[in-house]
Amino acid sequence: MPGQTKQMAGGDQNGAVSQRVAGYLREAILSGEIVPGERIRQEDVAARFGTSRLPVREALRILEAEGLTEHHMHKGARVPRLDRHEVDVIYQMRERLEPLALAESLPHLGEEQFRRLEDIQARIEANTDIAEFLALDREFHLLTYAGCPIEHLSSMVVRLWNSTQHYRRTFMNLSGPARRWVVNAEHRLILDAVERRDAVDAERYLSGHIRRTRIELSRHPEAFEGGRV
Amino acid sequence: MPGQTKQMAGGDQNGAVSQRVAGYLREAILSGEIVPGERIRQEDVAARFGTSRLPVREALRILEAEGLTEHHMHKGARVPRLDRHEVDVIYQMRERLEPLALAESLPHLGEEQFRRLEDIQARIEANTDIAEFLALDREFHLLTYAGCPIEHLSSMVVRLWNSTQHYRRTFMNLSGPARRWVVNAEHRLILDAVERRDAVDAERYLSGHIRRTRIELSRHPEAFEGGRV
DNA sequence: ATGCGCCTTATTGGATCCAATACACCGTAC
DNA sequence: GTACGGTGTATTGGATCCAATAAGGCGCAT
Repeated sequence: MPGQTKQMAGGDQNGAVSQRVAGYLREAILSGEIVPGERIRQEDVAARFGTSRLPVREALRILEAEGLTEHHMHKGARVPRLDRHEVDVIYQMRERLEPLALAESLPHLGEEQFRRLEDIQARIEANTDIAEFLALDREFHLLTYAGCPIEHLSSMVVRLWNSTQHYRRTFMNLSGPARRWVVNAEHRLILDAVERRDAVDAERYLSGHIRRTRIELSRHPEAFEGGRV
Repeated sequence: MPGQTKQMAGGDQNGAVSQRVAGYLREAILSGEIVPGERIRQEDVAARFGTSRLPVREALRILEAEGLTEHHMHKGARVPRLDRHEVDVIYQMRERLEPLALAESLPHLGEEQFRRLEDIQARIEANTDIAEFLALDREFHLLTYAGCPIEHLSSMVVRLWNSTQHYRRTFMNLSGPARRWVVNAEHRLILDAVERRDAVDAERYLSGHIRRTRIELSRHPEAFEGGRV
């Protein structure tokens, strides 16, 4: 499971167009270009790709099953809004699943990944831009899971990340840089345990890291008010 | 989240036909009518429903995103085979997520659900048929999660159950009834904790129950050999 | 001025058809 | 008799079109 968001459906390939459309929409939702509550019109997306509505419809089915859109008969697709408790529980799901993904990944990571993780973390520490931080943070974590051979687990982890991406961004925009040192310290502890191939330590640091983020996020109810259309 | 398998996609409704087709295929896969490795031809399914291929294609996209089918460009859909380690990890995922679903569900369960759970467990104890046991066992567990208000968590739990259903059935067919008393004892302990609304006990008993099943299942490599087409 | 009902338009669901791709079978050659 | 290549068929991906549904706007009445 590479650092970049990969198509997560079970097969490696549906129709090329529907996969590309699904990928585009997934990225648009994750980047905030399409915000919670916003409708997605099949005709608009089809026009943007110079394609017919059919691959767009298939793409929307995929995203719906991934939890990134919700559908109502004859009403079209919309990006769902999550409330604070829903996001809190999704973070608890991450708290429980990601350490398992990390443990499954560790045996399959090598020096090449360790070097890339060191580089990413150094760039996180040097960074001052929120959007870049979000991208690097995601890349850091997903790369530690990249060695996990279980597609079900990998795809669920990515799905949980995708579901909460909007709220992570909103939360980061609300917070100042004051807590960056905590994130960096935790990342360094995780990275150290990964390089030592100490699954017990790595799982514990990671679980604590996600839990701390979850609790900080839940202290910002205003992160759940935006995105209204 | 009712005991019956419910359509799990984010929206409550796509086109009625594609939802019905997805539901039918899901049931066919869960019941073993379509086994791992078997191909699913769009034309065959369309003919069975007296419909065109389009809702069938949409249904297949949904199932693929649920992990129940895998797809290759121009090759059609197939139910994937899982190996012993993949099933083992999926059970570990269940071990971690289902206690969370149970904890989220508990505050919303009432006397009506408790009565139904008692009835289901009594029928499990009186039962001697494997297929019926599988159905009742699933109904028992999913009913304890029925009060969980977080759709992401509920749908992931059902998805994990669906992914391993074939191997549970194969395993039950291989085992004798000798271990039934263990299942019943664990169910009774879970039920007692649920009725006392003791989330800590309920989570612990449930986690142990799933873990024991996982370990017993992993001791039967022959459960992973069947289903070859 | 506001509310309700009706009509029209926008959007989606499904059918049909055509193009493309993959696989299987048959024929020929060695 | 076996292997390889070519062709045809089966199946899927996407385009187009029609039917159905929902929502919004407009007009009329109170």
